[in-house]
Amino acid sequence: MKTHVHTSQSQDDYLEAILKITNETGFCRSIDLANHLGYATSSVSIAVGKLLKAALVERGRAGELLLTEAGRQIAESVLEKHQFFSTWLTSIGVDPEIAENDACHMEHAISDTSFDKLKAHICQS
Amino acid sequence: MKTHVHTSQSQDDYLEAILKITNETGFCRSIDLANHLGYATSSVSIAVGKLLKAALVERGRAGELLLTEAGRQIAESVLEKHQFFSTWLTSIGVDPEIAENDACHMEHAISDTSFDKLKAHICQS
DNA sequence: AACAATAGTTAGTTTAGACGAATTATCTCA
DNA sequence: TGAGATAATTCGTCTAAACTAACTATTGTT
Repeated sequence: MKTHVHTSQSQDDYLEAILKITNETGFCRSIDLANHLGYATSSVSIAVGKLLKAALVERGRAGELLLTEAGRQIAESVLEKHQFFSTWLTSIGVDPEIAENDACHMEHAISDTSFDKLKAHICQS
Repeated sequence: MKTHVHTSQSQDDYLEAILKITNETGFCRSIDLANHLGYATSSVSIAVGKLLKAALVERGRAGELLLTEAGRQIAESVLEKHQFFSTWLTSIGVDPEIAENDACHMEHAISDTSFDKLKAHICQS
């Protein structure tokens, strides 16, 4: 419900990927991001530079990427929306692969406000 | 359920606006698009040129913008999604202004496949 | 028919975000 | 420790989509 700093859809994708990769493997380097997102390392390098500048990400002692508090809030919000939409669309009969793909887009499209209402509404039906 | 030609989010917005304006006033010129979308007429001119080239739009005798069959299908699909999300979010307690705004984004995020399932699911609950 | 108002186009600029190629830096291990 | 592998960065390019400013074309009124 916090008001986030303005981030682009692309930046949100990077933050979400950092969170996911870190959750899965314990750490996240630029190369992991590049593999996960299917981007060139040069693109990741530039994008990470912007996230560092925006204080959404910082570098750990070993050079790994760490989410700052602000970055983590965004990442968790996006990831939660993603998981919600993926699961929910699947539950109403959408092919899981399509649901997963749509979730990648819908995670960026819904506001926190609407998402909260939606969760509440779905959970009690 | 048809497989549309590939269009960008921006192009979909133009097509949707042409449909909406035409429905409301009977015709649509570039200037009407510019006013509706809040863009400079130069931007509209370029964008319309691309839609003409893609055969999603054509010019009527008086120079007005007309949707081709392909353009109309996209426009109607997007507009239907917009109206659905706007109405539905409002109905579950989201502030109408926020619902309207979210609908502008969600209309681009959901596939026809998921949207059909969603409509079916919502309508019978 | 002329002229002002309205509409549309063209040209050049900007920004975001991707790319590949080339370079630099860092690891790892024999 | 030094060489090859791996990772990261820098540089220049591309595209989409917006912008402003300047220009052209069309309309419509007297």
